[in-house]
Amino acid sequence: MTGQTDSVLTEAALDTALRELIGYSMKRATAMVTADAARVLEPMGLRITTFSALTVICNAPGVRQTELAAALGMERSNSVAVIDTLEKAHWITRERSARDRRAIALQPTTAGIMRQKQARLALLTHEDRMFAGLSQIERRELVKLLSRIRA
Amino acid sequence: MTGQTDSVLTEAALDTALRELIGYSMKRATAMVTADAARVLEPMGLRITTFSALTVICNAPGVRQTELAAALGMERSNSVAVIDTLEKAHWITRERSARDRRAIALQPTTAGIMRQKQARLALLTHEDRMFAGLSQIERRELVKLLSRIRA
DNA sequence: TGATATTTGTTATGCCGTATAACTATTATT
DNA sequence: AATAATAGTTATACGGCATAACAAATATCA
Repeated sequence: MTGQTDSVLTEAALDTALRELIGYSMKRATAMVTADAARVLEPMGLRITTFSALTVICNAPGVRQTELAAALGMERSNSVAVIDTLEKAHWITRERSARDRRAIALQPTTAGIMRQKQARLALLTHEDRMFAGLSQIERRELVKLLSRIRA
Repeated sequence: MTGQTDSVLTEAALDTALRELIGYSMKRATAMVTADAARVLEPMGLRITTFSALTVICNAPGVRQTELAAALGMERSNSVAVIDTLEKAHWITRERSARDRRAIALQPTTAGIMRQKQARLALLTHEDRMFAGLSQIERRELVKLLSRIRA
């Protein structure tokens, strides 16, 4: 006995009606990918947010917290805890800016740079597995289409 | 004075390095789209989750809570509050199944069906605005690419 | 048939991401 | 010099999501 036939539609993925909404497909697919990414990062002591922040800091040493938050599309206030985490792990340092003593310049440490490289490779490997069904061209096409969505 | 040149990379979107990760682009784009969808639904007393559940129930009347949760990729436990909300708004009813008294069949009310249709149209309209930069073919292409991502 | 396992809906709880308001120290404006 | 704006910070709250535990009902199988 397979059970469940209270419903009218005997089969056919129950969320078919939702699939006409692009946002729904995006959300489901993204949930899969990010959950996977989180799993990859976790053993390295990173979360998606902290990895993203670390990456920006490694690629733009001296960046300010406000710039960082804006780059990642997060609130300044929420970036504080993320940066705290990175600092406590000794992957970055906070340095008060000389010419604007309100601002703080974020600098990656050697350990931070190493950890970022390691995590980046792990993520690339994992994405390669996750997007194995898509060719390189299709992956680029996907990213390109996503980049053309505008609020 | 434009300010900020503590950083080395003078310009060039601070998150460029993250853009090599497809998941990052997916997450940012999805955040935009879902935030927008939430804004559309809010005046109708719906959130994305409740709208999704209502839609499934309207398209598969009699569906069980467990089936619903599975269809939406959420935990059974988390579906309870969502269904509570829909029930309190009188958009659905819970009916104990006769042949399995553990199970509950979810039925949409007339008001629920109307609200779903209204919300669906509002979302379609809004998606049309949000994906205006993509042709119909490109939108289908995007969804198709997303559907081919596998865990 | 009767003991045991499984399933359904449910409650409780906690974590993460996110949003807003308010505060301070500092800098910019006028 | 007075006022406004900005950078970082704290506190707080909400929504999404995950896990564990439980009662009631059903399924399994010795």
